[in-house]
Amino acid sequence: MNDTNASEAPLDGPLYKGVKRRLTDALTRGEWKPGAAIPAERRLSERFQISVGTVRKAIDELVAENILIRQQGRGTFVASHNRERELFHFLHVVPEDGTKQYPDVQLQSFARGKAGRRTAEALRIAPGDGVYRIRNVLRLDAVPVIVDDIALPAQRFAGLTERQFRERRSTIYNLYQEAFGISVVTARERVRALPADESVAALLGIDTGAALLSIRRIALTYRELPVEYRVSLVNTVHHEYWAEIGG
Amino acid sequence: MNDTNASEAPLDGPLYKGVKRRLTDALTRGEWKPGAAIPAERRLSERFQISVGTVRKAIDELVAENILIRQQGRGTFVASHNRERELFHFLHVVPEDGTKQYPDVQLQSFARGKAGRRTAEALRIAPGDGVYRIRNVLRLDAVPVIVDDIALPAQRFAGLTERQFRERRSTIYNLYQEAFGISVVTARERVRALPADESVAALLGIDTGAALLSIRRIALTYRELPVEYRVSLVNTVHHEYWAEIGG
DNA sequence: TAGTGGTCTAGACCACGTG
DNA sequence: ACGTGGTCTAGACCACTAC
Repeated sequence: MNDTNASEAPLDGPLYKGVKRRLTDALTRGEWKPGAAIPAERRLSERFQISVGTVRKAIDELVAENILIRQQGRGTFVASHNRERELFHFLHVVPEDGTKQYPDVQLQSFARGKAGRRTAEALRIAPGDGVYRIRNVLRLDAVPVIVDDIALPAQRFAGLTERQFRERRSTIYNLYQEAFGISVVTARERVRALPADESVAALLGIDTGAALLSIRRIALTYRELPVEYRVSLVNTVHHEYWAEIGG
Repeated sequence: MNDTNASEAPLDGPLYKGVKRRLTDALTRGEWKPGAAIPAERRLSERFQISVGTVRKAIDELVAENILIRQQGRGTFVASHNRERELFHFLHVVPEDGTKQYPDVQLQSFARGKAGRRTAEALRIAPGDGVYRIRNVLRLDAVPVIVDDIALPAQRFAGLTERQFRERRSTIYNLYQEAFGISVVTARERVRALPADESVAALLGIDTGAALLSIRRIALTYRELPVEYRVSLVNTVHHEYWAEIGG
């Protein structure tokens, strides 16, 4: 942690981009833990031998990307995955009346298997590479609304156990972060409508063939590295998926 | 255009927020047209009697909101709605293979009516207020994929004619901008899955009851003012809705 | 009181687009 | 050659948090 300005020199391009790079490098190495404060701007400017304004510009971008969080008078902190953040940042399925609830997650199955073509492509691994497959049912307001099928690359989640999943106390992304040092910072989603198959219909208590929302999510960590592939099937009779464009 | 620093003084809060306010005021008044350049940063700083850095900070935020566009060496421009921008900014339905196409829009119907409860709420007008109702069918790659039902508040779109809609040369949002000075800058969307009814199934060439994506969009201009309510029904057999979270 | 981020300044110099 | 936005500096002062 003392030697953040080690590593090679990214001489080209603006100075602040290099600073941003060094900061995300340090984050990737786990030098500063989620929830902890990074050094003060004045200290970083001394350490890097540059002006505070340049440090601020680098931090500005990381704040805009929801990787760091500024708090006036307190410091700048590494974003962490807690219930609050999940609710307002990564869970885009909401009741139609708008009142948000914490989901109740029930583990349905846990297995280790091999990546198929589609999963391999999403996770940028080779077909046949090891993956963990988890199925969860999410209840909102005590009603089962979402079935999540999650695929995780075994290489990055070495030693993951069903127990960890079943006994985790916070969110799933918090588990990735705490147990494997993997911080999800971005997600790309593709949404379509399709009819419910029998097994999902049973879990959600709806008719086979009813219209369901399918959300295919690729979750990424720093540097656009994919760490999770997730297919969510959502009963949208009383819930909706929301998105904001621009603004 | 010479007197941008007129109007009342928003003394509280940071200076740059006041500058941002004065800039969006000028945009709302139509002082600078879409596609045109706003005055250079140095000129604005002289006009407002503040430093360039503060002007830049105000412009920074407007650029982040896709309201202004900076181009090094050329100037700073008011964002305009053209085909390119629609494609990469407001049209979130894409073929599953990822290759984007310009949609071919066919006007199905145009009428003037009164706002129902739902439309009135979305547009923040009173139930019973006048609205224009437009139905379009969008073809992607010559195949009908989307049915759009658009509601526009008659008060803001006074004198809108079917002819304008039928003969417009660029995008629909470009029409709002050119003919009514209304710039859509944000959209909030709610997505769900539902079965196709007969009339839509016929337009899209699918079976009644097939699973469709329903996108309810409220489009907003500067200052969060709603200007369009749109319900899109999408056949997602070969197309998807995409969204990005964070990053 | 001490330390943090937030705002604002005044200026130098660079990179880019245009004529 | 000129005007534009982009980067970087060095410093002052304010607003907020914590002790």
